[in-house]
Amino acid sequence: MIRMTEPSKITDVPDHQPAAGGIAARARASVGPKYLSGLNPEQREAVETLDGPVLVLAGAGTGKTRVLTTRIAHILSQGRARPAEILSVTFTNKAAREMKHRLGQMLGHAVEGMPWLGTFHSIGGRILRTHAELAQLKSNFTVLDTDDQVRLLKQLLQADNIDDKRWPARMLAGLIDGWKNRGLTPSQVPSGEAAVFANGKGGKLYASYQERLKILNAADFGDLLLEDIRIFREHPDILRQYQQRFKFILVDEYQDTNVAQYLWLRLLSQAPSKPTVPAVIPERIEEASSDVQLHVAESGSEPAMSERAALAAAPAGPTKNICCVGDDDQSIYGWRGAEVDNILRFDHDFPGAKVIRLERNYRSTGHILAAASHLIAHNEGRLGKTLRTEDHDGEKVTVTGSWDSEEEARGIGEEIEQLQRQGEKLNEVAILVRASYQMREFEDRFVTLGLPYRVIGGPRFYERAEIRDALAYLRVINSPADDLAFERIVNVPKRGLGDATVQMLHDHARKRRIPLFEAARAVVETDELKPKARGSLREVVAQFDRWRAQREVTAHTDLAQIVLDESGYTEMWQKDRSADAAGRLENLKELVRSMEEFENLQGFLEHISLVMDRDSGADEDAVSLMTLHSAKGLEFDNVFLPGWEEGLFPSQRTLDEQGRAGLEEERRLGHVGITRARRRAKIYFATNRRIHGTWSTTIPSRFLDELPAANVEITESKGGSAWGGTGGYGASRFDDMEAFGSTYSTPGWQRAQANRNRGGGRTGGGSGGFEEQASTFSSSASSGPDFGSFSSRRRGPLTIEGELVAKSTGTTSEFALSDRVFHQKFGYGRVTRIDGNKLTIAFDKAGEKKVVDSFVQRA
DNA sequence: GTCTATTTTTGCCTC
DNA sequence: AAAAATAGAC
Repeated sequence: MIRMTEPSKITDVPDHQPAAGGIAARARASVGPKYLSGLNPEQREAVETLDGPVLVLAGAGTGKTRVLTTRIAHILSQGRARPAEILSVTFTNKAAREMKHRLGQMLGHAVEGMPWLGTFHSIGGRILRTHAELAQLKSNFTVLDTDDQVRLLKQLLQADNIDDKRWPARMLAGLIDGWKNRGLTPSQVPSGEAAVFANGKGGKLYASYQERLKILNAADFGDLLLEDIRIFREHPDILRQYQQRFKFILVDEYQDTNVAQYLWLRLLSQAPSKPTVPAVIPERIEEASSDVQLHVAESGSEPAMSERAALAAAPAGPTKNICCVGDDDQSIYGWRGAEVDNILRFDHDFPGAKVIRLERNYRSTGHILAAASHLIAHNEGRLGKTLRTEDHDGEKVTVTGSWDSEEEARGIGEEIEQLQRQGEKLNEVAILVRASYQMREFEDRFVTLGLPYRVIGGPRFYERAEIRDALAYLRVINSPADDLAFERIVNVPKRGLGDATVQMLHDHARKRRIPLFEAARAVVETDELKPKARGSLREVVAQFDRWRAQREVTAHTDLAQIVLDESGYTEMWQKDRSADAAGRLENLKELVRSMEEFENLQGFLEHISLVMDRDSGADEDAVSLMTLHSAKGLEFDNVFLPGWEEGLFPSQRTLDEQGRAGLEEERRLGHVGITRARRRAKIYFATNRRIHGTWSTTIPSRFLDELPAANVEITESKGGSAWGGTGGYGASRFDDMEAFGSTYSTPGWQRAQANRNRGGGRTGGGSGGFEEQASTFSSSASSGPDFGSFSSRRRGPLTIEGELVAKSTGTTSEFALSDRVFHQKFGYGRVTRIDGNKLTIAFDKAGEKKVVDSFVQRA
């Protein structure tokens, strides 16, 4: 049965791609090219509706990427466009790579011919480089990351004599980022909003920040799109050029687009016939609100709406063939400017749009899908989809409570080991946390268990200090005007060029309006500096001159190696005795290696900040550990979801800042988490959690109450045996757990739980402190838990538990006084005291710590 | 003036 | 708990 949708006159051209050796019946069933076979009717419609705007609402696990890639294949094989005429944007490099990969498989050849498949930022950056002079930049401009951005703003604040205690540079960076996300240039920022920073100087600072960027020949992430938009508006001929080039536009994760991305897409998607594009002037009625908090809380999406209204009101030309794929239930980036409204109002923004829903889930079992659907049904602002599966019910989603976050980690560690014994691949196990600080406890646990794991997302490779330093050297070579890079490395390694010297260079540079590097060149010819500083500065300038000359004749990878060696940077880390020095040297090698993939230094630096991912050895069988945010788009057989507690998840900060909308976003995050699972989803909460070093009592997440009882099973924590062997450890705990279990479903059970601990709130870490002392002796050196409050709060058996745990490990140590030892985290040190199996060690770098002997080895 | 050791703040999620 | 700002030693 073929449902012919109206524009698909093309389906009956099977000879275009001869079905190689196909059985007649099979060829009949899948009329059309063979890549269409195996798609369900909705997917097929999404692939074949080529003309006009299309919105594909694709729930979790409904074959979204498949639709996108098949659509591209379809466009190409139908001869509707050449590869270079398709604009296809994603948010992450990972998604872009995945699409290229799958496309390559489908088309059977390399996809080099898809030059416009990439992230918003990389494509935006590419367009900006082509027209850099229209943004007062050179085409080799540097892309600044958040860190550079903040340092630059700090300098501006200083120049303006603004107290950066009261008005932190970070906050201004956030504001500017927000404005850029909403597509606002300095002159377009509503004056009321610009005034909230530093008593009205906010707008002016934004303007001078932009000026400064031009001088430094640099752009930040926001500029990559915002400057494009400005160029498109000011130069209709250039815009028309792109409009003509892109016959088809495809957008992945449309629910995550912000206003700037929306405007960018909107400009490009209009038919080229319209000669001019009306400029958008946002009309805003000022709310004279001086209260920052209030203002932020209120503003939400409102200004964005007026932007959109202005644009939508303008006589829009006929829109081209734009296809956006997304899921409003997976919109989780509101905090960085994403506008759910973009997807909610798609058919309004693109008149005549066809909306196609993909609701058939091919990933999860019945119970998992039901739990996720039931949870997300509590949200109000959604388009509404009903996911269905033909899979069997499978195992119920489990909810497990534990006493504290360490027990949670222990329990999960054991369950994973059990899964492993059952023959599950560790690659099919993932732990998804709300906040990255939750990862530590799991890492600690896995290190002791010897369970292989990998952290996904984590601190980005190029954000590591050693990588940024190395890049700074290369940036100064490539772009002598890059003051930020120069300042970063002028005294790294130490050359005796401290704050005073740098300050002097700044004065000189500002007076003569030249870059810092040129100022340095000039200053060494004067006698303004002391001989020592003057000498080493002269040496630095000479070195860079030499490297720049060498650049012409040396391969860029060799040059990088030479720079790192001659500058003394490699040597600096070789001399460093701290634990992670070796890793840093390894990272530097990796950096040089990765440069081989690029043609030259210029090309490398252009892409480094946009494309570089940390490559985690994916072939090795290991548990994946990541945040819920970075889990989007992935799937695993077994998913562990720890930390479902009020304040952590839903996050208190999101609630404070975004109120109801924030709660809904958190709920979507929960939905994303559960729907990552194919066969098992396991949720956890702890009663006590350590946040920033201090323990506090927590309340189970409200989301737990929103899960459907029929699909959820309450289980007991299995944590425990790790430290104390089998002896007397678990019993008291299980008492607690039974209480959890039996009262779970009754209303107000959280309150009961809270009362158990008297007052429940943030009454401090008395009991938890003891628990920490007992079980994580390894990491805590300072003592001082409040034993008094401990006993008044908890019943008897647990006191015993504490002793048992502490004593059960009391074997004699194999170490002797003044032994030289090495610790994974603290590096090298010397044993100063022995107490059973507990050692006191004076570390070379980390100071004196108490550590259990199994954590160290002989050096 | 520069480097190191103590003290203060401030933090979650990202291209 | 880590980073930044700050105070003292060379």
